[in-house]
Amino acid sequence: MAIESSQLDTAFAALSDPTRRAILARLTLGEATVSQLMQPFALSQPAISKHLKVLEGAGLIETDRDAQRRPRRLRPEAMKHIADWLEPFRMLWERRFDNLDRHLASKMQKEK
Amino acid sequence: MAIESSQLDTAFAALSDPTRRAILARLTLGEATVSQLMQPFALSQPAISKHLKVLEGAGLIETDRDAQRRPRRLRPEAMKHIADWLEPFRMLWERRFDNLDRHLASKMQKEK
DNA sequence: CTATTATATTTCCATATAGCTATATAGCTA
DNA sequence: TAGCTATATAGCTATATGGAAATATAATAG
Repeated sequence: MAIESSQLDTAFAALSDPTRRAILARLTLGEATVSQLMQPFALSQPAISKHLKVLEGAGLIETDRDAQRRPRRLRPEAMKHIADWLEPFRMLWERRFDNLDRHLASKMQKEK
Repeated sequence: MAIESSQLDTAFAALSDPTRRAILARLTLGEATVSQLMQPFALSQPAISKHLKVLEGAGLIETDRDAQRRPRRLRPEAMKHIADWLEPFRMLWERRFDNLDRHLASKMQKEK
């Protein structure tokens, strides 16, 4: 285990659960309360609250306040942080030429 | 827990570990053997092999074969899959206007 | 003040994961 | 063949995680 758990660790971990990804997708439509976020799932309310806590711990959402409701909203900057980490890999999947080059290079290597 | 563990589940889970992210970063430079991949880490060889298994299970890398060596290489398509999932969120972090709009909208809402 | 609504926290259980050490397997090389 | 190198697998431990049920807290309504 790493000494320090970076923001990326917790963010990626948070995204590894389909319920949490669905919650984030729902929040792209705007703020939503816990009750609203629960609705699509066959999960208990505490389970949803736990997921929300994970998402908030990862910095992916934040909590608002409206009477006894605690609406959540996205923090897109955190998503950007993740996208930024992926950026160096982009050229590897976008450039057909590079893939071809690598293929040919390894072929040549095998043929000594 | 979800019934089916999607490719995204395992991919995000794989990315949640800093050792594995470092391994992927190393692999952007090209194929590397287990011994080479171990080198930067204070981890046992089995620990690295386990990480590689996780990465391969997530479809993020694949294994080649060279005598008794088992060089790993990236599968950038899997990374693209992840980037694709992030895409719908991009406008939320890129467009200042949208953020401003949301801010104003929630302000107006509070003022009934 | 009491009841109701919305959400959070606690406790418990089952499973997953990261790490280690020890051992096994695969492929060379002499 | 024996021995070396590279890697994988097994077995174990400690910790983390997802879920449920029960309970607690917060805020509003009457």
